[in-house]
Amino acid sequence: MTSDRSEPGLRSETIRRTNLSSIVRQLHAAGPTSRSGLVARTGLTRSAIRGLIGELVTGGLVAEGPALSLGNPGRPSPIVMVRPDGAVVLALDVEVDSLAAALVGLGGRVLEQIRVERPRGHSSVASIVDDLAGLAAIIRARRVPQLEIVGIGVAVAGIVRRSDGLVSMAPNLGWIDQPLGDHLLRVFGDEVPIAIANEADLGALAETRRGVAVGAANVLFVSGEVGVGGGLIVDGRPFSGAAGYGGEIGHLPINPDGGECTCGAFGCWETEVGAMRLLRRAGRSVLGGPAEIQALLRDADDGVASALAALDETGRWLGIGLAGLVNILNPGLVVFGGLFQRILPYVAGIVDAELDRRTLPAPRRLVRVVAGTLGPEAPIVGAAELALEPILADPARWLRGLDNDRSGTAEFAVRRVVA
Amino acid sequence: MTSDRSEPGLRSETIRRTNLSSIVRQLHAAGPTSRSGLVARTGLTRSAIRGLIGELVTGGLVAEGPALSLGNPGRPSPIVMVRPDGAVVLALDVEVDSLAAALVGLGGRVLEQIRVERPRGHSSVASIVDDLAGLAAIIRARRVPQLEIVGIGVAVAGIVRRSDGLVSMAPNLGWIDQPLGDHLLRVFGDEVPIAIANEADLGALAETRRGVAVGAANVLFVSGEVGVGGGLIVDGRPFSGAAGYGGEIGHLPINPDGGECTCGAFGCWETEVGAMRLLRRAGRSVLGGPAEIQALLRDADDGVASALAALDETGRWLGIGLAGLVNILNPGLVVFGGLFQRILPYVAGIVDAELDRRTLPAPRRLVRVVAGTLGPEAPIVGAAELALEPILADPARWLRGLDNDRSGTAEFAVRRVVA
DNA sequence: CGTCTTTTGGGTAGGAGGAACACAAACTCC
DNA sequence: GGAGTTTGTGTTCCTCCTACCCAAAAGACG
Repeated sequence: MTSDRSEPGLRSETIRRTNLSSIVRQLHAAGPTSRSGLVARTGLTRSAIRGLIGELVTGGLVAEGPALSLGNPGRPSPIVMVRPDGAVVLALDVEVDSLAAALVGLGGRVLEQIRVERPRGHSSVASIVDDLAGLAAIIRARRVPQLEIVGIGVAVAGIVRRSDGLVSMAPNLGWIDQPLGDHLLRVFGDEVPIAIANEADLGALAETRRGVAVGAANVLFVSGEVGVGGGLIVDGRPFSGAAGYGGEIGHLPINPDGGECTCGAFGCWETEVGAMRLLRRAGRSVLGGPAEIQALLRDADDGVASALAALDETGRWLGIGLAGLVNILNPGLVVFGGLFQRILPYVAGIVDAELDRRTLPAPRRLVRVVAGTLGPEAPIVGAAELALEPILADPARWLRGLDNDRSGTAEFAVRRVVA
Repeated sequence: MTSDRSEPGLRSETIRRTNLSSIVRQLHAAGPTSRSGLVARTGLTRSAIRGLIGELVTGGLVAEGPALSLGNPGRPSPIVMVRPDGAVVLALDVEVDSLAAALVGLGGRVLEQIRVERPRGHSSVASIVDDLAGLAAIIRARRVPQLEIVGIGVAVAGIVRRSDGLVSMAPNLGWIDQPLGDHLLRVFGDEVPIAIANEADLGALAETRRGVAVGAANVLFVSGEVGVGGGLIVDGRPFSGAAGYGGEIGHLPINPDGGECTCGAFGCWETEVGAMRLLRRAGRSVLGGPAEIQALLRDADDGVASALAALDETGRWLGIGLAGLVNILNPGLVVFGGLFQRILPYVAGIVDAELDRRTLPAPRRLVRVVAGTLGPEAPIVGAAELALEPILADPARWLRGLDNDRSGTAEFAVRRVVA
């Protein structure tokens, strides 16, 4: 339709959209901020801030609280905060062992949440999407009057195409080339944008916005469970490659003589550091799931040699692969999620030692390895952040009582109308 | 000084800066464009474009040519082009085997160029910078009257800190923690911004702006010589990690049983695919340099078994490592530079085969592997692009006859004044 | 060859939006 | 309680793009 614009020109309205977005982003990320704080943050004048805040308050996205004095001289500045019910999104999470749904408001407040265990194994996309719809209905019913949902974000333990939510591969769900996006459209309709992404990519986003990595610009999130996923934040923004397939660090070839991977190749990193290999190294049932891991860590606490040796070996391979990733990506922070988060205390020493040995000095000095703070909720928190992204990017569209045109919110959205 | 602004607010002037930048970027990247073409590209109105072009013409950055009619009905639109002498930068290149300097104008026109062989081996930073100054003087003297230089870009075969041009490590130059930026400031002064980056990062930029990868948004440039460097373009922008150390793909751990690398670790990718290993595999002198490689390729053309086998084995390892990188980074295009560019015809088959076997299906379908087109000049072309970046980002500062404040062009610049 | 249609440049009026400035309000400090 | 400081309020001004009208320059057509 429109000739592709290499460099979109800016018009006068763009500037207001951007400034509204700056304010809402700030409030969303850092919580309530005084009006004068916003002036300092944005560099705009008090007059401009006043006008912008006024528009947001009128539209119901933010609220102004009383001015509280901090003991400084000068007139106190009123506190501005987002209204959690100003914009509410539905976050969904498809994990290997569980399904979850949550209602999350602007500012990151979790209003309602539900998680159910799921038998490990293969289920059809249709049945899982129906289960998700059931969970969504349950949490929506808890709120009367019902909240209007302005977006849906979905985390899934598989490789997802950004443009339409096709799940190219999800070995632990048994999916290959399954149109998750289409099924979600069928069940949830196309009234609001639906965004789907890989759980590790969303875990990275979550830890950067709400977890240990707040404030860090370049973050590598390494999430281990049955498979190993990775998410990368570059200059504060999620990196996902040309089609959304980026971050599949589990399939880094690290041991050409290694065992076969679920992806069909040999010697992938995840064959060395995945949960199953850890359990096998410790002489435990590889199908035990989280409970078996728990038992292994208890053994380690008790000093059982086989458990400690298994953790050591896994930690060594973790360090080797991580060294390569640090050399390539030069992150300021590496965040361990999932299984890796739980075993970090047991393997931190050996991981550091391998990093010392194998990472180039310059990136080595810069990087820190820490455990995530969001635990198993990281993906769904990230899914909520993803769903909120359109509101953060252009708050004016979500102001109430204005003639809002919400079409074209497609940046993160599954296609809404087939053209 | 200024409180750090998380989200900089936009003012009215920002929009003009951005629009001027859009136009100059378009003309720089795509060459002469009709005025109406710019209207289509940017989405701005004819009136706005007229005003912007007028300002750029007055300032001497661009020129308007005669309107040429293409056989379409309607009034012909004048052609707008950058003036190569409108803004000239000095590009420098410190390679293992050579030093080079070039004067490059806006639009990418190389006005003058010189390259001299350099004995492989270790030289002090001071002497190399003095040599560069000599080359710069030679090419500057070729132009009378002398062109004013508005920026300096430097490509170096080592790991560079973006903030100040400290070369953390350059094994093939024998440098460790050498303050290249300081020496350049000593010789070239601090009148114009100096930007320093790794040769492979700049090769990636060059191939994306001027080579095979024009138009591609996500590009992985893989450059092999003695060492192996990588450069990544994400959404059209160079990716360089938290401190500029990103892209060191040569030090991906790939073979646990591999040999020792110049970085001190074992089994790095570059120990398997570097020039020396290739020569050793073919039974040739590892210190022969480019000539020896040339002889090896001639042998391969003649069907010499040892040469073909050496190329095959190198190609196999190339494919293995590349598979991991494709899984992690999901590029749309992989560009081979340097040695790899020359051997690609000999190893394309086996590289593809390894990619087929080891890359996940989704990213595999998306990626193409091609040879670069800029050859050994890629790094210096990238250095020029880097030096031109401040002009592209804010052309208004470089308009002549206006009260321009060029301070604060520090995004890519070595620190100019110690605060 | 003149007229019509199409596309584009030129010029002016208008609108959107932030900056600058003056003033008032609210707080601390002495 | 007055001085000093910080911040909200309101008005005016400046910047920059859009909208619109007209003229110019090309092809199309009789």
